[in-house]
Parts: sequence; C-alpha cells; structure tokens
Amino acid sequence: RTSVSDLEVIPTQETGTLWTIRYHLIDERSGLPNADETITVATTRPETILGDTAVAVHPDDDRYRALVGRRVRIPFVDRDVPIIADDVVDRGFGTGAVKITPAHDKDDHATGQRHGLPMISVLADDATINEVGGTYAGLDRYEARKRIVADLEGAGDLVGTKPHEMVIGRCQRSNDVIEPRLKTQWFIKVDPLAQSALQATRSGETEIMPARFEKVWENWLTNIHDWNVSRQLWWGHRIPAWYCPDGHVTVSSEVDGPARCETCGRGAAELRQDPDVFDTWYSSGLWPFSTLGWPDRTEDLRRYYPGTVMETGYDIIFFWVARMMFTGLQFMDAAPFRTVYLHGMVKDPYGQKMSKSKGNIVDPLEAIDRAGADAMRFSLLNGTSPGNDQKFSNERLEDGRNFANKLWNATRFVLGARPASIPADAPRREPDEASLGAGERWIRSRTAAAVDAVDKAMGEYQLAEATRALYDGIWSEFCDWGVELAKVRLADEALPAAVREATWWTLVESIDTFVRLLHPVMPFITEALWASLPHAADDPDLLIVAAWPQGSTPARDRATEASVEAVLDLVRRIRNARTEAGIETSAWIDAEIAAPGASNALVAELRPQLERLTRVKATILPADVARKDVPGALSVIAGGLEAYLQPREDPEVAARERDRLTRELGVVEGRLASSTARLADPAFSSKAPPHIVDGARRSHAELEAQAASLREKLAG
RNA sequence: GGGCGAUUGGCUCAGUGGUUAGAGCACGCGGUUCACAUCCGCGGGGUCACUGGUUCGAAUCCAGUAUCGCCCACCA
Repeated sequence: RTSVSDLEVIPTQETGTLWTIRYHLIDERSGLPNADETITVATTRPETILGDTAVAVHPDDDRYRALVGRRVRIPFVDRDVPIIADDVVDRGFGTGAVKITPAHDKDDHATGQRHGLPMISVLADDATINEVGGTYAGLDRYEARKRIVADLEGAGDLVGTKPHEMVIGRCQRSNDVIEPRLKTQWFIKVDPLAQSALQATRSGETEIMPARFEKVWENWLTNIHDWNVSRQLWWGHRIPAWYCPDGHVTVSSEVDGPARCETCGRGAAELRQDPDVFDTWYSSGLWPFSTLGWPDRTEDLRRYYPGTVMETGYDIIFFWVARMMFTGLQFMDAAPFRTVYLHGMVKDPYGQKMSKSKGNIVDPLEAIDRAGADAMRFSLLNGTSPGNDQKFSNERLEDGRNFANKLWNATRFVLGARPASIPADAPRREPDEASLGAGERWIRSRTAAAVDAVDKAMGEYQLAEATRALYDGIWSEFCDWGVELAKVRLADEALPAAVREATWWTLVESIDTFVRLLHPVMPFITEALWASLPHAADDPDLLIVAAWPQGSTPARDRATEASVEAVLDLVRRIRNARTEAGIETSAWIDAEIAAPGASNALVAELRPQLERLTRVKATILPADVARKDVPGALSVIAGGLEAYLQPREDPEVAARERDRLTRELGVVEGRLASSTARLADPAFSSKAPPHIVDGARRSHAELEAQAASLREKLAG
C-alpha cells in the first residue's frame, strides 16, 4: 500500500465493462430530481459515482448545449452537481456525456481543477469505500462496484452494459490495479533537472549510444511530469523532513534531524520525522557518486567522477539513467558519465520478454552448468548489435562452448609442441626474426590485424564485431591455417633448432595475444590458459592485470599476407578439385605447380606445407613457366598460380574434370560479361573514383586470363 | 494518437554506397593425417519484405506501403 511514480504504472490492455447510466436532472422549480428528464453517461468505474462532482459535455455538442449549467442528482449520495462544458470530452465516445470524479481519475482531476469542482475522495487506503459512501462504506472497491451496478439496475437507471477494450494501469511490481488518489506526497520538481539533463546530451557532455535513443531521451524529458518520490514502504532512505505538532515542516540534512522547527522554534524532542522513504530509483540515482564516498570529497570521488561509460539496458533509461543524470548534475555539477551505452534485452528462444509470471525465464546458472560462464558471455555478445534485442538459444550457447573448446585445444597443442631445445620453464621470448618463414610472418601479421580489428571495434562499442574478429582470427586463421602451416616446421627434425624455436615462439606469441584480447569476453578460460603459457619477466601474475596488446605489434606485413593468401587459395582449390574429381581423401597424388615470377620462391618455400595440406606430392615448375599443358591432369587455377594434379588411372575422373572445368568457365564468363559491361560504361570510368576503376580493370584482366586458360584446357 | 526498431539462406543473426551479400547452426558427401568428432575437408542453399526515387553503382541513402515487435501518451 504505497504511492508509486508514473513510470511504475504499466498500462495494460484489458477487456472491462462500459456501463451507461442515467442521471436525473434537477427540476429548477422544485429542486428535486426529475423522473423523466435525464442525461446518460458512460463509465467503466461505477463505484466512483460516489465521488462525482460534475457531468461534462463538449461545448459544441448540440445534443447537450441546452443542458449546460443545469444540475443533476448523483444517486446514492444525493449530491447535486453541475453539467459543465469542456472540450476534453470526446463527442464520439459513449454518450458524449461523462461523469467527473476529480479525486479518482487523472483526467477528471485536471477537469475539476479547471472548473473549480470539489474533489471528494471515496476510498480509504485499503481500497474500501470510506464513510462518504454511506451504505457502501467498508466494501472493497470491486464489491462496491457490483452492488452499485445492481442497485442502479434496480432503480431502472442502468441503461446498458457492454464489454469494453480499455487500458488499465497496473503496478509494475505487484500487478495490482493502480488507484489514482488525492494524497499529500513528496514530489521532486523535475523541470529544472530535466533541462540540465537535456543540456548535457545536447552539448555532447554525455553521449547516448546507439544514437537513436537520444530521441527517446529528448521526448521523455521534454514532456516530463513532477516525480513522486514518497513511498510508504519499510525499507529505503527516509525522507529528511520533520514535522512539529503544529504541522510545520523542517527539512534537514542532519542525520539526527534539525535542532528546532524552523517556523515556530519548537525543540527537536517535539519533532517527528516523516515516516515515508524515497523511491528506490531515487536512491539508485545517487549511485555514481554515493558509491565513491559522497558527500565526503574523497580521493575516489575526485578520481572516478564523472565516469567514462554507463552500460545498461535500454529499458531503464528513464528509471535509472535519467535519475543518475538528475542527481549527478544537481549534486556534483557534472554529468555522471561521458557515454551511455544501451544494450538490448535478452528474450526467450521465441522472442518473448522473459517474465516470472509467464515462466519463460532462462536461468543463467543452468546455461553456465551446461556450457560454462565464458561460453554464455561469448554467446550473449557474439552476433548482436548495440541496442537490439536478442533471443537466447542453446545453439548459440553451443557456439560459445565449442569456441572455448577450440581455444583450449589449440593452446594445449602449442604447449605440447615445444621443441626440446627450449626448456619447459623458459621465459617468454620474441621469435628470432631471421629464422621466421613465410607462414610465421603470415601468422604474426594476421594476429596484428586481429589486434587492430578488436581495438577498432571496442573503440566504437561494436562488441559483437570484436568477438567476431576474435572468433575468425583464432579459429579460421590461427587454427585452420597458422597452426597447420607451423606443424611442418615444428615436426621437421632436419631443420636447425633456431628455425623450430622461432616457429614455436611465433605460435606462443599469437596465442598470448589472442588470450589477452579475449580476456574481457571470456575471463575464466583465458586466465587459466595464460597461466600455462611462458611469460616474460615483466608480465604480472594474472592476465586480468596484464598489458593490452599494442596495435600492429608485430607490424602488419601486407605483402606477406597477400602472397601467402595466394598459396592458401591454391590449397583450397586443390582440395576442391580433388573432392569434385572423386579422389579418395587419403590418397597421395602427384602435381606440378606453375608459380611464375616473384611467387616462385614463396611457393617453393611453402611446398612442404602445401603438400601436407593437400595430400599432393608437388613439383614446382621454374619461375618462367606461367602455364603448362599436362595431358590427363586436373587443372587448378588460383589467381596467378596453377596446379596440375595427376590422378591415378580412372576413366571417370577425366569426365568429371571436364564437367568441373566447363562449370568453372561458365562462372568466369558470367563475371567477365558483367565486368565488360561495367567497364564499357563511360559513366562508370568517368564518375567512379580512380581506385575503384583500377580495381575493376585489374580483376577484368585476371578473369580474362582465367577464361583463356580454361578454354585452352577444355580444347586440349 | 505519436515515436522507435525489425523484415537478408530452413533456423538464429552479422553486414550503412563499390567487383561474386557473409557467419554459426541445420542439411548433403567424404574423413582412424600425431590439439580438438564440442573436430577436419568439400558442397548445396538467398530476385536482401514490397513499390518508387537518388546514383556510374543500392541489402546499404530517400519517400511510401505491408507485417511483426517495443516505447511513450489524460478517451470515461
């Protein structure tokens, strides 16, 4: 039984009843209600008849124009009230005449104030009819409603009863129907606070993200009403107001209250503190500074106020964020944070809001039991966008779990692959650059790219973009290619120890970097893994306080990336050709590879890796051979590189190979056609930026070469 | 009544002007290669809700329409 603020009232769509009721007009001569002369009003709350103090019609409504100024008799309480004209009345609704109960309805209250109507409360605090209700006194509000309807019917004044779709205000917490009452309560005059909060966002002192919520913010703050902060509850900050026996109010910031009534001077002994407490959101609004020792000017307060980022759900932007802004600007003269980052809601698997009453709550502890806390955290971030809702699903949870598992196994592999020449407790070292191969340089560069991508994404609060960069970087690049390339050198006993050591330190460096980057998202597994990695002398004991990776360290090496990518592309295409030709996965076959010009040395260097990844025994052709006709071979074209695979004797293979080449030529020719049309359009070459046009020309030339090569093979 | 968001492969979602729109799951085929079957390889699958406009070029920008969802609002 407490008052609440407007925000805590949830308008609920419900089917109620609309009753139409006859009120009898007062005969001007006799002063008595006329049996025949009536006005019919519509109401959904017949029990409030007891508090009616007027009947209102629209001023331009011809049906009632003559009745304005007359009086009607309110039944049961025998009160005579005026018929007034007010343009809040909707002529089209009900009968066009509405009963006015200023003490029990927000609109009626406003109407009552405009017309100076008496405001008669008919309810007690426990929602029973009070003494004003005469024979209904003591009845619960709904019981009274039933009786009154029955009694109206008995009197012949109930005209109609019909179901009615309406909006009822219910309590956010208890779901009870909220009763508008006239009560003396403490309110906060909110307009000046709203103005300063608006000033903070308009000036850029505080930025709301995503930006679209700023409109919501603006709209709410510019139409805001005063805030009822009194709560008749047991728990909370007490209202700092004291009353003397004469009813004078003294507000004090002293813990023990004021020494005397500031109006009449009565001593503290006679003063009584207001029993009410503040709205819990009022207290929560103090959080940004009260947690830092305020009102004392502590070191923490100086250092940490204002904060940098407030991260919270968009559903409490008004409840909490706005109130923190109000109190922060009021008491600290500065907005409490520079950025407000609003996330979406986690809905149930069907997109419904989780609620206890619907019973569709997903218990995070169950998810954690099933997949781990890190997996859940990852799943809640990955594949979401700022401010948008997401559905919680077990599939997504499994993604996170599998990812954690992958990272765990990859780290386990790296630790187990340590060359014997490195002691188990060796401190972490940078790889020796002189001993790095193309694969290692590629890993280092791609890891640097991941650092840059994560930094950029985090800087823009694109958290899902950061997790995506980490997922791809760790799984699709480091594990799928980096580790696979490194395995060859790590396993090759013929190589100098320095080479194998450099390879291993490269893997360690990369894992170390990824684990640091992933730590904010998956703190537990990364902390555990990091503990098992070699550390440098200046590393702290725990990852949580370890340094964030420096962007582009080691530096990006785009030339290496491009040339190694070309080899990786060749690997993919060789695998594809093998599958399509129906060559058994495990069979080793021979291949010749044309790597013309500058690419020759790199392909030669990576030949062992290429062989392992494709299960071909490769011969690298001299650098001056760009293309070769190898009868009976499967031809694979990847950019400037070509490979010619020699399958075992199999008549079907040749036919499938022809099909494959024909299909490939079709695709290439299709692209070539659109590319030709594009380049032929003078508008494109004259209006598009030069780098786009150049790119289009380059890819066109490459497509032409591919098409020529394919045609040649099909002809041969 | 105002405002906001969503609409992209079977599912869940990324992608805000530039070649051929991506991922995970699901699906099909293959896999006892010394980290991982919670895995590896290959593949099929989308006229980006609709209509019109701007532009050399639109999933992306603009206008409108439809459907779904949310927020705000004093029709008894």
